[in-house]
Amino acid sequence: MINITLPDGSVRQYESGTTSMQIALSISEGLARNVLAAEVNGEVWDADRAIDTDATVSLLTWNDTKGKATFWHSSAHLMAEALEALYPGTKFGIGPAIETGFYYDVDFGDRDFSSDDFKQIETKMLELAKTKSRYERIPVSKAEAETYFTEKDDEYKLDLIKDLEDGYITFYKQGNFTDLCRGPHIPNTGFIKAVKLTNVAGAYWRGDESRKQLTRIYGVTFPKQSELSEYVKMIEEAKKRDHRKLGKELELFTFSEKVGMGLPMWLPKGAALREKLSNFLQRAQLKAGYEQVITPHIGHKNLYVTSGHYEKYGADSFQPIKTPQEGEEFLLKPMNCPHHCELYKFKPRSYKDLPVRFAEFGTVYRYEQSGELHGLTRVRGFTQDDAHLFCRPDQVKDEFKKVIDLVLYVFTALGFDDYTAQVSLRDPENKTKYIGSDHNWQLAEAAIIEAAEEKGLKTVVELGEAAFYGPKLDFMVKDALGRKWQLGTIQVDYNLPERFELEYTGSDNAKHRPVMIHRAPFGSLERFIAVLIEHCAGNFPLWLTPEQFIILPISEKYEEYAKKVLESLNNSDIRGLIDLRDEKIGRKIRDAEMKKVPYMLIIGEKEVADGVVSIRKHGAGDLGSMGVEEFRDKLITEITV
RNA sequence: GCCGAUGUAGCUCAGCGGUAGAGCACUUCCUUGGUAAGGAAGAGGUCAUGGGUUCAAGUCCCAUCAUUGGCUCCA
Repeated sequence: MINITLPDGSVRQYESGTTSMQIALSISEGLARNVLAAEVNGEVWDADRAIDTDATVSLLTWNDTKGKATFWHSSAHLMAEALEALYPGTKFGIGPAIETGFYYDVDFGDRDFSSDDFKQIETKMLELAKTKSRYERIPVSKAEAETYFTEKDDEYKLDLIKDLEDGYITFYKQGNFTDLCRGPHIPNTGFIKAVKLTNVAGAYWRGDESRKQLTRIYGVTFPKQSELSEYVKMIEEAKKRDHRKLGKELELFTFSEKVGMGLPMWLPKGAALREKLSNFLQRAQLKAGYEQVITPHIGHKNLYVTSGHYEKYGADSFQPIKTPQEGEEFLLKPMNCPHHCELYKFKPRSYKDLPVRFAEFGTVYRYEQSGELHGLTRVRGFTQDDAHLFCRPDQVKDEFKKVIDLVLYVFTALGFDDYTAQVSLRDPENKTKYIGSDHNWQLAEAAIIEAAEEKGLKTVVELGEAAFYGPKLDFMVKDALGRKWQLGTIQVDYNLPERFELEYTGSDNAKHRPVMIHRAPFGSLERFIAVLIEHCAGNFPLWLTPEQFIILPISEKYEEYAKKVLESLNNSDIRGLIDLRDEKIGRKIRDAEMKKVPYMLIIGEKEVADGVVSIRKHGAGDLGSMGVEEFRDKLITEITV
């Protein structure tokens, strides 16, 4: 007999060789019907794999992330089976589960493939799913594995096998399809009830540009048809909220081929929104002891040679511009920190002056590969809400915690309440990628980890994700549709102060080196606004909306009164317009609704007579009438929360 | 940068070998209308750019540019 510990802490006894499925059955039949796999001593196993020692077991269903991953990975095998049945001779690379769904990299040889073929594959997959074929785990020797795929002439699988250790290799077979696979898998294909292939793309074998490009087919599957419908609805909603579409419709920003790709231009309404956003942060920063600075858009090449960025990124950047006479080289600034270091050096600093906090909405330019540009989220020119904090080593952790507070304040004010913090550390295997001493790295990494811990942040640690000059803490927010975005960042840097030979005089009257913290709560205004647009579907918080109200006179007879109302409402905090077009009120309301204007003020005979305005709220309808003063107070209260 | 898709009026799109289409927006006129589209008329395009095939090219082929889905990259 063996002891099985379940997630609730209870221990049950089973015969050795019991499977997770049998354990599930012993609990309830309903549970057994939904079990996809099981986590056995921290490792995900097939539900029908025999357990022969004491173990901690948690049964995985569709509601567990790991259950979903198993489901999708098994779906990748099902797709492969369909592909092999439909297109004999297809060779297979890898087919993992991803955050939503799965993909399989395949080599069709000379065959053309496009999304037009999806329908056929989906149909075949569903047909194969109905056979309820078991996913059978078959341990094989390395030699057997090689023989099988040599016969199949699949060089990709052979390439994978090469790196595997004999004795730990398994095949999985369902129906007529056998694949090299570590597993685990769901019990049988019958669990897969709904299938949708989403897109095709090229992907290099093992992500290596010098190797052959395979066709990557993405798909997603569900245990219920209704879940697929929900998923499709979610995709449609995401399309509706796409910031590129809304940016155009709401006249926020635009791009021009003539100006250059990846260089966003802000239209009046977008500029107004952006202005409000930066003023908001600037106020918060002034309160937190930051000082605003301004630096030029270009910097001498030597500045970046000193900072180390030239060596690291020089070749992949916009190339230097030269002065015509002397041939001096200047670079468009790709970041603000070197400029700020020079500002720090303006005068000798005492330990009493620290921390010094320089903030700047600095526009920077980076050469991004053309294929990488995307709306406002990936551009070649953008404005960072940048600041650099120069502090004593003993202040680092405290400063770091203050920055965390500021970032969270910003997120909360803008309605992002679901976030996690990612601690990005050095890749311990590959230290040559980074600059700076081991000692400093250890100090910095410890400071970040402790600060995050003391602030009680929900964190994940990622090795190898650090910047080349220091570790960082990145904030990932989840938007209204549950999509994850990386926004704010805080980075500790012991390197630049070294390179720029920054100093302060300590209480011991000796020279010391300050530590630098880079931080940007928004990251970049462009990216942040893009995420904000999608998060709120273009319905911005009232205080950010470029046009907070619009006055809609019922006919031109009330134009004069409407103008008077506008005059008494417009001030530096509230802005609105009048719709004076020769249109009926229904039309004016419709257009204002489409433009997502928060408040519509309707003015007709009644309102003029009573000296009031009739209020209609976007998305909510008629609110009745009120005096102009009353409405103004209401707006002001609402924007100053 | 690499692979695939796309590029027709300000916007959304139809047309896919035989002399350019729709809806919305725009202009003018009529209408002065009470909570999500009042009516009529008009104007607007070297069909991304450059080559080629053809009696004839938005329509087929090639190249370039841009957009886009991925890959790789991201100070």
